[in-house]
Formats: sequence, C-alpha cells, structure tokens
Amino acid sequence: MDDGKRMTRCYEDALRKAGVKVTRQRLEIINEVVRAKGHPSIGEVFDAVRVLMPSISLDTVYRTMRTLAAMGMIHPVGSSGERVRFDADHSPHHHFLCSICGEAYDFVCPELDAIPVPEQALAIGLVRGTRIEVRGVCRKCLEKEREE
Amino acid sequence: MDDGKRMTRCYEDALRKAGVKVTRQRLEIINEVVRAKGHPSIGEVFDAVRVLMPSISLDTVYRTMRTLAAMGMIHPVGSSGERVRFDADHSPHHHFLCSICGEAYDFVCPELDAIPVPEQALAIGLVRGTRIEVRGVCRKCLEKEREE
DNA sequence: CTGGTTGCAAATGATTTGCATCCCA
DNA sequence: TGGGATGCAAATCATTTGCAACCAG
Repeated sequence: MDDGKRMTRCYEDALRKAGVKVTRQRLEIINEVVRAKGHPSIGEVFDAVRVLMPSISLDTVYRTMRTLAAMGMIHPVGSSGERVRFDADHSPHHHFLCSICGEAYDFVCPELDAIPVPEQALAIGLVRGTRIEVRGVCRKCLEKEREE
Repeated sequence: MDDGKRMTRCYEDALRKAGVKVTRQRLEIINEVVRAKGHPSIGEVFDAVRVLMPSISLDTVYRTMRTLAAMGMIHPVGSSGERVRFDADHSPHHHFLCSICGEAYDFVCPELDAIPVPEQALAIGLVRGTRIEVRGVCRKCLEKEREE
C-alpha cells in the first residue's frame, strides 16, 4: 500500500497550499471522500470515517467538507430537498438530476467534456470547472409512475 | 390584465394534465414562482403568497413546490448547504455555482443553448432539459478572501 | 507557546408528518 | 359525495454555534 501513502502526501500538500492545518481528521475525511464512488452525504462520510477513528465528531465532518469545498477539492451536488451530497472531482463527468426523487446520476460523455468556458460566466467570478447538467425523470421514478 | 387571466388558464391546464386538482393555493404559488426572478426559496414564495392569501400554510407551499418539481414546471437549483431554491423554467439560461457561498447565479450564453442531449443520459431516464453548470468562486467571495 | 481545530452539547432552522377539516371534480 | 388538498401543530432531521480542551506549526 505504498500508493496509499503517496496519495496522503498529495492531500497534505493540498491542505498546506490552502493554508489550513494538516490534521488526521482531515486526511481521513479526504481519503473517504475520494474513495467513495457516487455522491456521499455528510452522514455517510461520517459513518465511514468513524470506523477508523471512532472519536471523530459529526461537525468536524461538516466543517471539513465545507473547507474542502472552498478549496475546490469537492463540489456540492445539487439535488432536491435531499441532504447535500458531494462529489470528489475524479474524472470529467456530467450529472443527470431526477426532478422527482432528487437522485444525481453520473454519466460520461467525452464529446461534451471540452465545453468552452462561457465568457458570460467569467464576469461572475473565477471559473473552476464546467459541466453539463441534465434534468429529467429517472427510470426508477418512471416505473413508479407507470404503476400508479 | 387580460394577460394575467390567460396565464392562469395555462397553469390550470398544466395542473389538470398532471392529474392533480386545481386549487387557488396552487395557482397563487405558481403565479409567484413564475413572477419571481432569480431563485426563490420556499420561504420567499410563502411570504409573497401570504400577502394575497393570508390563510395559506407553509407546508402547502412545500407540498406544492414538490408537486411542481415533479411536473417539471420548476427545478430545484442545487447549492451548497443552503436552503433549496427553485427556478421556473423561463428562458434558456445556465448556472454559475459558487463553491464557497453556495449562491447560484444565472447567465445566458446563446452559443451554448443548443446542447445536444447526450446519448448516455437517455439511458438513465427521460430527459427534460440540458444546461451548463459552471463551478467556481464568485466575485463577492473572491473579495472577501482577498481581505483576509 | 498559540492560534487554528476539534469534540461536545445545546440551539437553530428547514422540512415532514399525522390528523381533522375542507373543497374541487 | 369522496378522495385529494389544506391548515395546524408537533415531530424530525440536518446543520450551526458557543465554548473549553487540544494539537500542529
């Protein structure tokens, strides 16, 4: 598991560059967020980290997730009234948001990855990434509707 | 204000088509959501509707917003841990989401409006709309950072 | 050392739920 | 009339905050 160590080193650097302290809690949380596929919620990250570090508190996870989001390391994924979910910036991918259940599905679409940064967005602030957001109704909800 | 009546008629039809009852509450809420520029939160819609209909209750607004979202008439705009906000589907526009404050800014970009629907998304469910989501840090937050 | 971080517990706020009443279809 | 819709209040659940103890730099 030399790979694990190399990753950790990389996260440490990212934290230092952001001007925040490197703590074991933060490293564990980052590890978990990066490992998690899909869009983990705060609670899920908390549960996972708690296995390795039972003493960690829920609001440390809250605070760290906010810190990581401010660093641009993770991004909140908007869904409906659901709890906030995040994704680590793994690879270029896009989102399909279901209007009914609020679930966020990932999909890849290489043809659309190279979206130019819209000029109009530059006027609003510093752009860190661009992706496609598709809205619709997912299969699960379509089937549920059909049943009724 | 013949225009207002024509709009209302149109909303009634949309409700009927969705198979739900047409009530004064729902019409008032739709009216407000469509009128509101930006991304009104549930509370803001509630306050606005309450002016015309003081007896309306907060959770009627909650329930109706969910109904409207399921109908595809409005869409939740994901932001960070903030309360959920919605936008009516007015005109084609895109979103800039600030990673720090969670604010969602609208911008228009006609060149990008004609995004083809990605095939990969079709596999996930019924697609109702496609737009660009830009992530970054807004001017306000950039300035705040600079001060520190 | 010492200021940023954490853990804890209490506070806050948004969202949901159960139920009796009401009203569109 | 009859079932979906509403209003109300209580219940939940996510998220935040104040503060003392702690630890990385």
